[in-house]
Amino acid sequence: MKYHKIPDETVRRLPIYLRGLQYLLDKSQKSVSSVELAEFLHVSATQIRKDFSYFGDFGIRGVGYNVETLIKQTREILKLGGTRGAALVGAGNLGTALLAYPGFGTYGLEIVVVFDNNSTKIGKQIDGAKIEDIGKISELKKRGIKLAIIAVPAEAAQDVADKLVAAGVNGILNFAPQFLSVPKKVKVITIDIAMELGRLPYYI
Amino acid sequence: MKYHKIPDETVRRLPIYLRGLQYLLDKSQKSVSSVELAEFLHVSATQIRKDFSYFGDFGIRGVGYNVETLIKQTREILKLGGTRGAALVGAGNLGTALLAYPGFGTYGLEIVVVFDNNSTKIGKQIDGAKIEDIGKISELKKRGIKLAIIAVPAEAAQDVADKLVAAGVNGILNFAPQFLSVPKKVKVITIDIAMELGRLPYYI
DNA sequence: GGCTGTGAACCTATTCACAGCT
DNA sequence: AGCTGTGAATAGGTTCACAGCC
Repeated sequence: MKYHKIPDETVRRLPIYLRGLQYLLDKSQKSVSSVELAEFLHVSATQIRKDFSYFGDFGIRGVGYNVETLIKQTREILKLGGTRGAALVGAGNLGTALLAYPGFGTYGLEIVVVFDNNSTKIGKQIDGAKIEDIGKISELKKRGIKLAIIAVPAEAAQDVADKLVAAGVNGILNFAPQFLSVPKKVKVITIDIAMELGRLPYYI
Repeated sequence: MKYHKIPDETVRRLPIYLRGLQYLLDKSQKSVSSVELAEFLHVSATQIRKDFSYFGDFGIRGVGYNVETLIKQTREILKLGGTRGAALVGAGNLGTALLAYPGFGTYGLEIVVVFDNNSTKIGKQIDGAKIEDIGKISELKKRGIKLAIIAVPAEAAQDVADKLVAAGVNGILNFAPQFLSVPKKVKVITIDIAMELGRLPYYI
């Protein structure tokens, strides 16, 4: 293995690999070849080998990859060790659905606090989390919370993002249909449902 | 304008452009240059010009693009004319949140029927839509519904997809963390929240 | 023999640089 | 003069083909 700049696309695929590997582990499968994993996940075997080769020589020639080890290594690459607390901003329909979403746990994320600006919601419990006033976002710094999920309307999203950044948050999962301006050190991943939807008719 | 194969990435960006243009129209702005639109949407001006140039000569040299006309042309490219009925499968947390999501209307989609397999939910109304038994998916053919949104657990997703395809659906927006095998003529767009989440820690 | 790891070739998409139109 | 439209150059990513190791 030599030094290579790691393609963004590779990082995007790692969680897919991880899911497939986890499934194999749950089936008690010890070892897997790139071809087998490829068929399962509908990507190419070469792609899988190249992707992992950017990070090290994880496989054994003539044999394949050890499932358990590869999971560990992939999780390490993705920095998924341990559970991280995250803040959810916006306790509307989407926010509430996200609170119940089981996928967060799998990737080591736990929503530990919810913020909303609607005074009738503040103080209430939903799914075990207490809704706090959006003005208290600044307290995230004290609590050491570095990740946040934005599930507020587009108009409010930039303002919320600014507050989160000021409170020391450095990773944001944004569900608002809005580009967020943030400092370079902060990573934003936007999931824009309407936008994905908008290109569906084109293909059919 | 000459013939060019249209990059997938271009199609992916068109809804972004559309959103920006719609915003400008709402502000009663008549004309926009590629540079102005680019700053606004945080993409490059060259990119915007090249993207639109695949479809025709929409701009006026020395002037820019007419906002209203460009919206019309973009919507036409994306085949967003008129409203299409869509079926939602899964009336859980996510499904319920999607029912209330305002973005669908913008892109000409209207959820006209909801399916679930939970007998306690069947027959109930949520957000103006009646929940029907998942066994009735086959009736979509009669009703001419061609688009569907899958918001069920991963284990059930492939089965639901098969049923939808059998009922003549040719476009699926899939929220289940699962690759769906469908015939080539059917377009699937998957939005996998956990997967996006899984690569966030890597970048921070 | 079988499967990984990887340089080289290929393909796709973005950016540059400027010709062409208003 | 100003801004679009586009061939050419560049960058980014995937696939091929095979050497290297178990």
